[in-house]
Amino acid sequence: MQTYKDLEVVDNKDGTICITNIHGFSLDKTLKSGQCFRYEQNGAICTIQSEDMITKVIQKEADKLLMIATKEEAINYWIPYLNIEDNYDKLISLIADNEFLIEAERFSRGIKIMKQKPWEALVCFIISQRNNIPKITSTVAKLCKMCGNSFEFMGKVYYTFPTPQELLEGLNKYGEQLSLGYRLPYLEYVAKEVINNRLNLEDLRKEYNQALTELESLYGVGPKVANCVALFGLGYTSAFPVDVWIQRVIDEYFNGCIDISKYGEYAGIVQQYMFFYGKHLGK
DNA sequence: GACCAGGTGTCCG
DNA sequence: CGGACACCTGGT
Repeated sequence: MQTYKDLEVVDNKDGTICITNIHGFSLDKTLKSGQCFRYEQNGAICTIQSEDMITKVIQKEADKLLMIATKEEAINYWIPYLNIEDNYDKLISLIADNEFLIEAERFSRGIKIMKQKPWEALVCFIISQRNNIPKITSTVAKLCKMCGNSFEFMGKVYYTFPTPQELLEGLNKYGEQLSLGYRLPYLEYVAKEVINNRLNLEDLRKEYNQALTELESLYGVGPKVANCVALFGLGYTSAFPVDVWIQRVIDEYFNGCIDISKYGEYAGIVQQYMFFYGKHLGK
């Protein structure tokens, strides 16, 4: 995977950071592509949270972002988180023989696969099963409010994402009130696995197939969620989560089966484009 | 009230 | 190993 290396980050000395020389990144599309659940958009202003971090970002122009953060936070946290520098140009030649993917790429261009924290991705995608995006978003927000810690940012109260310990305590304390349904015991299980040191998500960064096997061995984690955690939380861009939308696209435009091996480390990006475009067509 | 939404565990052949 | 089925919850 290539990256753009000419990003410029300037401290405006007023609490904001200006990021220029951005290539092929759309903040709006990236956030709306269904890979993350802790953001809100108010006009052009996007408030984004991850762990105990928060920022507000505006895309001023195609190649320019304005961000509320320190320069250190922008460089070491938010730019990698949004994965602004990844370059998917090489993908174009890999999909050149497929009309649907050409269209999907045209429509989705600007989406980057974000680099979320694996713990947060695991919890969010366990919650995602058989839920739609608004429901996932509200459930995750509720989980943070009930189990995380409150803090103030620009005159408003926000909540951190719960650590495994905090999550477990919150689940025991609030139980059904979190409206997690049958996913509650799944979350309880993974929280305990991390707390007991039987599961170390950072150790799963070594090898994709091993990571997948480990993740799928968790109670409540099947192939879909495991692939989402691998793709969005562990940086395995060859992961290919198949959900109902992707399956619909495969059935309708690929005669029911797709060979993803030729996409290699771009398979995850192909998947994201198929999802984003497929949902657009489905509506 | 039925049906569905970014699945998974369990049971059965 | 593949297919059927139940499952919490909130919205239409």
